[in-house]
Amino acid sequence: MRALNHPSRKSLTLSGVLYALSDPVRLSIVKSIAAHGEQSCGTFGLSVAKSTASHHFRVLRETGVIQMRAEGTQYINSLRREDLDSRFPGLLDAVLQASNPV
Amino acid sequence: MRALNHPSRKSLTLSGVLYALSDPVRLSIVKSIAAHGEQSCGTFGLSVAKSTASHHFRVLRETGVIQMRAEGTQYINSLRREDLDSRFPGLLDAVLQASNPV
DNA sequence: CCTGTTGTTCGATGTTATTAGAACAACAGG
DNA sequence: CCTGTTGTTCTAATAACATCGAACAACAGG
Repeated sequence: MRALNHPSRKSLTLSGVLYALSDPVRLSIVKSIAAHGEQSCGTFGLSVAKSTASHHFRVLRETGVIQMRAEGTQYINSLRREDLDSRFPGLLDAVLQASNPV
Repeated sequence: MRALNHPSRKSLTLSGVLYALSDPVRLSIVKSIAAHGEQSCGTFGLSVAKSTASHHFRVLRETGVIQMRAEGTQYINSLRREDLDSRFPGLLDAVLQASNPV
């Protein structure tokens, strides 16, 4: 439970990010963080099992969309805005603007 | 070979478009059209079988990313720029800018 | 310690994607 | 007509994904 692999900014791929964002559950996670700021995994009200949610958080983390840090018994999730904007300027904003409000 | 289903502008979905663009083969098709204008299917130099290429063109068409029209024995592919820009402003440009040059 | 909270990992399952070969369809040009 | 070009459709095999339940791990607080 300790090893959180975050890819470096350089190793982010466009295909990977697009793939991560193409899932509705993951997109809703990203939208929620963008709207409400960083949150722990349990606060998203996802209608999937814990293990499924964990899988989606992992995909978002391993593709470089989000960052997770441990805090007590929970994990705080935040967007990697600077990294995403640096590698793919305008992409995150376009996706957030295109998606319906949370 | 005659029925080409193109979704209406309204029925384009963000998840669908992101999914379509998340595949490297399909992304290369989109990049090529964006760079060189409309092209027939055979001009992309794709390193996949004909049937595989046809599959990818279909995904791009059915998610609303490209438009295909018959012309003689071949199909001419073009981007649905206006529709994409209307529904997801800035998204296509961000994707094209983020990807490496063709 | 013991218990509850939080989230991960493992194993399994069902669905969807990707890929390719073979056969087919539409058309153009001798 | 016959042939070659272009691309689709069908069928099938492999790979990848999403999903869940159960078990586990880390931690906080009695």
